[in-house]
Amino acid sequence: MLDSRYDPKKVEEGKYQNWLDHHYFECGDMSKKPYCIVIPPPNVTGKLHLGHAMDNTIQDLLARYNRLKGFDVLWVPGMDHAGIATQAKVDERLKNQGVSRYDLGREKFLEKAWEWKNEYSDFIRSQWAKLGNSTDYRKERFTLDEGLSEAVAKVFVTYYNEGLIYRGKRVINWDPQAKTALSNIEVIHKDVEAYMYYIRYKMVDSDETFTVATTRPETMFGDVCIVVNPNDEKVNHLIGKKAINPANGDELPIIGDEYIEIGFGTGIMKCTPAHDPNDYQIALRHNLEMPICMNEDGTMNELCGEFNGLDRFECREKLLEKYKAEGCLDRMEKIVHSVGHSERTGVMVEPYLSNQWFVKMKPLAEAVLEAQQHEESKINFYPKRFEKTFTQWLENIEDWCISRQLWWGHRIPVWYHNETGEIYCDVNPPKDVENYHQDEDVLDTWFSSALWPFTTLGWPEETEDYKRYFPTSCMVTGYDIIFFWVARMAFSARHFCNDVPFKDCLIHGLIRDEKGRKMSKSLGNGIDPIDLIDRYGADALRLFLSTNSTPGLDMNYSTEKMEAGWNFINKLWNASRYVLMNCDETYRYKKPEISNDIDCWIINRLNETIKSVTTNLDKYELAIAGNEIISFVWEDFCSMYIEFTKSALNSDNIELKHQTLDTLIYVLEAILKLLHPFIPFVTEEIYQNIYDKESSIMIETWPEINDKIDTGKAKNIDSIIQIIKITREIRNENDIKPSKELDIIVDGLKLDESLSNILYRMTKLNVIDSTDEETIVRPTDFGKVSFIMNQIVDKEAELAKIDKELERLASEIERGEKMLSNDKFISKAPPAKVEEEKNKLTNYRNSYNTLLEKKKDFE
RNA sequence: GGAGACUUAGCUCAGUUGGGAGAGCACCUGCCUUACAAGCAGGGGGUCACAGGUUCGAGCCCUGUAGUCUCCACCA
Repeated sequence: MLDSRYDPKKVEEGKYQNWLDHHYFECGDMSKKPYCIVIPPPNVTGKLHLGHAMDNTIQDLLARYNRLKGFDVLWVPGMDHAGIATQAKVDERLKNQGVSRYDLGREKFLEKAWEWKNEYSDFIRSQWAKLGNSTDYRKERFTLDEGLSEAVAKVFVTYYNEGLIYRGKRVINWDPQAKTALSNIEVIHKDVEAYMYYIRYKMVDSDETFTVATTRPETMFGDVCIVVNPNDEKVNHLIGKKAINPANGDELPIIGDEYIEIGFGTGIMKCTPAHDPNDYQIALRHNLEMPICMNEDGTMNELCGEFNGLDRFECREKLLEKYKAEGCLDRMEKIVHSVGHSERTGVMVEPYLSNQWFVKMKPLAEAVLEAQQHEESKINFYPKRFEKTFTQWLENIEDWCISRQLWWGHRIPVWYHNETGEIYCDVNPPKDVENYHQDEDVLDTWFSSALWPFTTLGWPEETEDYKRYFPTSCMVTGYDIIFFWVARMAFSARHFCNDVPFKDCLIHGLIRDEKGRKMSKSLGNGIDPIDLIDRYGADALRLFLSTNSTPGLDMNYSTEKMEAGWNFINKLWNASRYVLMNCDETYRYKKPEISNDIDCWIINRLNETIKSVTTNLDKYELAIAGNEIISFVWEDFCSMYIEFTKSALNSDNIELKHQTLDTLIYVLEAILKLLHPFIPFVTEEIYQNIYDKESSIMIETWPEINDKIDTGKAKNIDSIIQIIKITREIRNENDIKPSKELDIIVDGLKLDESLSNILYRMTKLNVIDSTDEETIVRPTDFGKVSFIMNQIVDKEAELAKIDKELERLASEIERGEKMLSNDKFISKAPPAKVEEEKNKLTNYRNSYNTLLEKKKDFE
């Protein structure tokens, strides 16, 4: 017997281990069709947050749904080494212990990083278990695993040999804290308040001066020239002359380049090739020097004279003081401008000239764009609009900087000859490795993540898993990493597997706090999913996460909705309790023979629900599907059907009782299966209470439609429900106690004994054939019901009610008549719609006449 | 500058091929009815941001306006 109150802790305890023990999450039934999802690997930087919980809930829901539908489901778990992010965490931990990574050296540092990884991966696995993730742990992968690392090297070497990877000097985004390059999308632009400094330059051989604006005066030690537009009449006379750099007294040639926009600012720009990507392009065109004036950690270098060794921002202040003193700071202006910050360390990114490895993106992107044009070779995005986000980025793509000056990651498989400097690029080191040294850098984390859907399945080996499960069925991820990840998986799979990495891509939004703000550490508004599980249970959390959002839109966390989720599960729990407490020892479940009206009705409603839930789940409309089941359970099954069954279960008719129990269990079981993908723990618990502890809903099959029912009988119950609702309304309006019996006459509906019993049971109604008493009347779809008036007090109120209703019906009739007398409506609207309107009009007219007649009676 | 999303009940949000606006919470009334009082029954409450247009018919399609937000690209 179940307790009267649903207790998630009790329900969930031991379930996950039991599923693992029975190998229910494991794939490999070759008699079934494959279905595969690969998890977006969480970073091993910390614990999972609510966003992961949502992402994982959706995937688990799809996995469990497809398992019930008879697919051989493989959901691959795994984690990401998360280069910069993890290295930063380990650095921080070391710093707290008073050690720097340079003290340790590369080898020792990596040991520490692996320790960190093992610690957090254990934690993450425990979170997966709490959420109920049905992943196949035999297949778990980590991006730095041996196999995956080999695949990464192979990919690098292949690109290199194909000329798709090159090494070059470029102005890249430099993170001075992590001391590494970043790719464009790892830079977050934020509006910050700053000053625009207008600095006065003197000419070398005249007294003429001009001003140049800059936000970063400290980079002036790297200036090589002054640039103006040769077509700018105002300033082009300067071309060929020289000016003095106020920072260091160097003579700067003034050159012409059409990059300078005429009329913008002073029309004169300083050129710092090593510290600005646009300046770098100008320097390339004019074959200029590219001096670097900063160190890797953001301090100034020996080019900066007295400022050597100062931090870049300190240098800026000091330099400005100097300018003020010398009178060459013309003015400064407060501005708000957008400045790049490192996604991981948060520090201001410095555009910085350095030697890096790049992937040539154009050909790779074009292959994806081409494939995306054909139905059979495209990725289907849900919702569709994200396909545009994806393709537009690929259309405007720039080369991808893949080298990172870190230790934690896949080391670049390139060796340089100690003497000749000759490059050796291969999966394995050169034979005479003692004559070479390996590139110090590692690859961008996303370089390995880009291969995730196929390397996890064993690629580049032609493994059984790869052959069977690739391309995968569906990728579930947030819109925030379409560029980082989805696009990169797409071109990697296209290039190396000549296929899509996944057929469908389901994009969800982000989860925000109750006020709609992004959850972040600085705001301290993050919510730990484990806290929620402890308070409400994993099922309530999953239900909340899966039924409260529209695909692709953000969702706010809501305590109210968490509670509503718990309430629903408690409702389901108690409905099950009702069913189970009525099963005594004499009862043996068998598939029900549906013959009576109420059973036909509930099965009919169940059929409709199964149909709708299935189509919506197939379209990834999880919220619609979930709410459909919830409303079926609450409204139809609990509020109506269970109440209907009470008279049968309380009767002495054993056969009727057993028949009703059969139907109750049949419907409950279907409900449990429909809900299992959403709330796996509690559905398993109830299922095992119906059958036995050794059974499992996980190896059940998705409910099917029962077409052996009499829909005419189901319709009778719709009529009964109408009478019940009308009666309740009348009772409430006239303040008649539910326990007080009422006599009614029902026209237009044949009521046999069992239907009359239901009416009595539900509303204490005695059905009589006729009366001489005065009555009040309510029209219905099938005819009318008349209540014996002397039991009901307020005649005046009733008359007012009738008048109000007549008025409403009159306007409905007017609307219907207007519509149906419109020739265009008749000719253009679908015939079914016209028919529907005709029926409605007839009904309204009947109701109107019924009430009008009644009103005359009263008067 | 480019792209996209959002604006519906007091609050948070659903509303998928255009055919009479829904849920949860809150509010009001009445109920301990033998599964559930974290429950049951009933009720009030919306010119679907605004203005046009297409259509027999628009919350839904088109155009524009206003406000909110996100992403991308950024000129010293």
